[in-house]
Amino acid sequence: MDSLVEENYLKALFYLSDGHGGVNTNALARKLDVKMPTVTSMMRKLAAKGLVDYQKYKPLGLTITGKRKAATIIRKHRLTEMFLVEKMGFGWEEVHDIAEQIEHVDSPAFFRKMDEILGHPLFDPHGSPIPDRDGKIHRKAYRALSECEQGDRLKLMAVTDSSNSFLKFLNGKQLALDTGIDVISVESYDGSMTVSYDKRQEVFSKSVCDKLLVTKSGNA
Amino acid sequence: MDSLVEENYLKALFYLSDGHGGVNTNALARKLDVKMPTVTSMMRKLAAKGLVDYQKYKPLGLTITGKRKAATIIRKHRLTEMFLVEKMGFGWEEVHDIAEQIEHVDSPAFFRKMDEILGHPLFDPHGSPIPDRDGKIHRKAYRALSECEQGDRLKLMAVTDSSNSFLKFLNGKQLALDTGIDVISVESYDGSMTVSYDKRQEVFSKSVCDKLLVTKSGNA
DNA sequence: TTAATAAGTTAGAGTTTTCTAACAAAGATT
DNA sequence: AATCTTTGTTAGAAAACTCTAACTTATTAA
Repeated sequence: MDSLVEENYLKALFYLSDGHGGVNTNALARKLDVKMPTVTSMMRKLAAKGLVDYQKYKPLGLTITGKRKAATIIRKHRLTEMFLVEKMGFGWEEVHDIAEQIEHVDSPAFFRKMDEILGHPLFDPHGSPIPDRDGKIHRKAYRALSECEQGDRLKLMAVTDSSNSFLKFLNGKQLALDTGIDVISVESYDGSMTVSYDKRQEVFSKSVCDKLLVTKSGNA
Repeated sequence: MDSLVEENYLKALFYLSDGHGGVNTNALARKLDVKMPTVTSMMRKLAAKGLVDYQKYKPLGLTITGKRKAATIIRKHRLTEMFLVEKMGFGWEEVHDIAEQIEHVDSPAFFRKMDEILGHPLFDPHGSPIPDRDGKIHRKAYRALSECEQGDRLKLMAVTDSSNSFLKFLNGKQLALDTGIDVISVESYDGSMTVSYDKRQEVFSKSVCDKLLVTKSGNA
């Protein structure tokens, strides 16, 4: 059994090492809002448990076991978010903090039931993939809206920023997952884009477009 | 904010002082599976927070504030149990351990939503009353089956033992909450009772009948 | 009512997770 | 290459919760 604190370290390591291999002590400390020595001592502990690869002054990484454990926690988090939105009527901007707590519940039966009730979903309400029970993640190749061009017809699949403020911003713009988006024009000066969806037309800054992940759905 | 551990002390104190006023350090230690000195030091801490009345060598009790906090936790526990049974399809013998964890989730919105979805239930799946948001408990005057007489027509409203083994026993006997029960005869020698329900006839020992709470529903 | 037993407390220590202060290694800059 | 800065580590200590051992108060029983 791992403590709640240990679970949070695994999760943070998993997110930070997504794609690019090694993680800095520094980055991990910032992410978890603790000081560096705290991270170092926890790394030694998790290394002793066989969950983390740790060598002095080298970048940090999860072992296979650690990765599988982290994915399980993330699976529980994302299933919970999905359940809260789909079955309890929460808005997608409200569910993160609740899921952050429920993800630590120790009850395979509980999450198995959620999964069943939801019909074994592959993505959470923010469009992020839900790892399967073995910790495998089935990624889709999404692209950032900011990489798309005038005339592209797209569909919003995920966001890379699940902060409250960003999700509220999207809600304010009536922009939900699965919405079809057409790129009207791209301002080459600052990368901002004019797009239309649901009979609306909006201008999004580059920093917003970076955070919106889309798939192509044919050309105009 | 109280820690998870503190919450468990409040809850245990609440249960043990139900009705009869004061609680022993000893009983509380046994209930929480800790040693007596651990209880003493926690009592001093909770007293400093104004949640417990503590005087050396005197019986323990909750303050008004402590009682309200405890009731809130119990409310969250019982709402969760109800939700797991009614909305997720769990059996009532499976839900206690899960609720024991979810009761500590800090999110008024989450439990408000549960309450709404359940239609503001007054009793949990074991028949225990659910405190309202102010910590008030609306008790019903149930009687133990063992206090009833031959010919009584009753309805099972609650059980006083929510242990896994007892609930499994009841499941095995196909005896669920809200089941109508007729008392066929009472064995005066040992207090065991012959009862019928749902076209079944069963003999229950006195110790079982003590744990089944019923209301009258007219005479035979 | 005095001795024996049970219940409760104090003192001191261990574990987990965190911190600050001081030091060491790596990487960047001239 | 020598220095400066950033990054990472060690050492030692604090808070929360728990323990054991030793002591005190309360209760029971002779």
